[in-house]
Amino acid sequence: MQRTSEQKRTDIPPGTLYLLILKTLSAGPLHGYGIAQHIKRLSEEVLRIEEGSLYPALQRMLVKGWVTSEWVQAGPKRRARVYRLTPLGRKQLATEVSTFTRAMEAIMRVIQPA
Amino acid sequence: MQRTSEQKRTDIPPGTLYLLILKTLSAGPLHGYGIAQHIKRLSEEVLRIEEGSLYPALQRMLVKGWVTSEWVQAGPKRRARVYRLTPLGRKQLATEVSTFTRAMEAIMRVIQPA
DNA sequence: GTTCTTTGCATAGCTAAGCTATGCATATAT
DNA sequence: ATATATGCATAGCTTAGCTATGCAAAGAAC
Repeated sequence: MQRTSEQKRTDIPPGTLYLLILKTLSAGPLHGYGIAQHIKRLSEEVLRIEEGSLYPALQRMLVKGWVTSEWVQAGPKRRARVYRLTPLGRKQLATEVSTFTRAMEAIMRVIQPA
Repeated sequence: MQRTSEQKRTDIPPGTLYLLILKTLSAGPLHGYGIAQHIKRLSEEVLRIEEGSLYPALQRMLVKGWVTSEWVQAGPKRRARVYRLTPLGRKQLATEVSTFTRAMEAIMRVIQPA
């Protein structure tokens, strides 16, 4: 499947996926699909998380203890896996926000010298 | 060698290395060591490029045609490899700046919803 | 004058992480 | 009926940054 790019699109910048997911979950528990939709909507369609990125990332986050998950019914015959931020995940979010901000400011100093 | 982190330090965010190097070279030709110093200085010591990241990246940039290089004398018995931006590299810089800016704005919308 | 730090280049091997492609299944709209 | 949206998941690929290591000249410190 070629990246058609008939429309300009930005995949998520490497290293920011955890940050985006953690921030999304900080507003309340959500399932995978909902997380992707939320990020797409808030970013005004700029950031699109591929499923092949999202689900493995959520697995890793479970292992790291940043989130927990439980299956819920999403219809008579549908299940959805809802993820919930743990206290450790909330701490991680704070760290990632601060690291991200610091790094972005540094990059701006390089690419836009005063 | 452990990352001692007695002092907070931010390694470069993945995906931004080309951008940083291209921007640095846009001010004029420079050798590898000088590129790293320039980025460290402008970022106020926040961004530190490891040699194991820098030199391979420069090799890839040569292959991509974004830079050319030539050996110069840097002392009676010293050589330094100076890199120079090509027109293609300049185009790439513009692309990377715009992609980066667009993505960062999108991320800010997610992590700081209005 | 020897040792430490800085300047300078480079590679091998590891690992993290995102992507493409694929598969499965239900629900809704056309 | 069939296409689109909702929903989860994995295998395999590739990129790219990092650690560790090696070499070597120049300057500073003692």
